[in-house]
Amino acid sequence: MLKVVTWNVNSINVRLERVLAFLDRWKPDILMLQELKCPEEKFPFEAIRQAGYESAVLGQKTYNGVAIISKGPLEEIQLGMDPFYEDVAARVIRGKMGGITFLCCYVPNGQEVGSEKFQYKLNWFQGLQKLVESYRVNEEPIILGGDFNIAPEDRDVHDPKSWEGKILCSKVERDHFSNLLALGLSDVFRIHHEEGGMFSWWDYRSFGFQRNHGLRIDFVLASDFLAKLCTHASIDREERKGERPSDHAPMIAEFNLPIK
DNA sequence: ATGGCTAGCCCGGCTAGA
Repeated sequence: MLKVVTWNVNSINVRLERVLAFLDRWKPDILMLQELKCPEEKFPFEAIRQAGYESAVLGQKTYNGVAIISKGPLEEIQLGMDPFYEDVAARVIRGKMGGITFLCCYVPNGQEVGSEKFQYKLNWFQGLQKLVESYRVNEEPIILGGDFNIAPEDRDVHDPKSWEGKILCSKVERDHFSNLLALGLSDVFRIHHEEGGMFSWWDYRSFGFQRNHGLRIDFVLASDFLAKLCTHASIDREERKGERPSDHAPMIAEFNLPIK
């Protein structure tokens, strides 16, 4: 059984105790993290090692930052999307384990449709698409996890009317996302859940979580043939409760595969 | 139309997130 998780922790140092407790509770093989908000030299490698995990980290001061936490050593670690997109921000890290490629990404937010940051988001996403195209997705197992900052369908949005055409929900962003899936990837959560109201992010403000004012923007995407082996997919809402939660909850996926 | 919370930065009010 292969268990893979993606989680935007919104600061690894604030969330460290939660991450360690999560590793103990779920015992994932792979945990992809986004928004570390710390440079590599301040990443808590040792605490995570003592929990029995290795860390591959692309850090950045203040903003962004991604990591892949793994039970076994990750091989062929690569930072960023070069040569498909040259980004000053720390948003992509990838590596292999047991013959499977794991790609962890933190897609830019985009701020507002039509803004400069929105254009950056679209350009960045096309770079991601080119990176994915460089793999033989339909023949080799690839698992892409992360915060995509796109709610692909209205059922992924708590109030589709008020979000219509807005950032994270605009047609052009949704088209980009479906183009990515069309390369041969499946959103494994939707294999196991058809209903709306299932979110991975809730606004900190105005009791967003208590009112379930959320969006589903965090995904585990897998090669279609691999997705057929997905036996479980869920969002751990418990992690959005209690003292000082991230505004995102972890997304968990299990595959009926031996892991070396 | 705006702010609402949270985190980081370097110490009070910004930027950024989504």
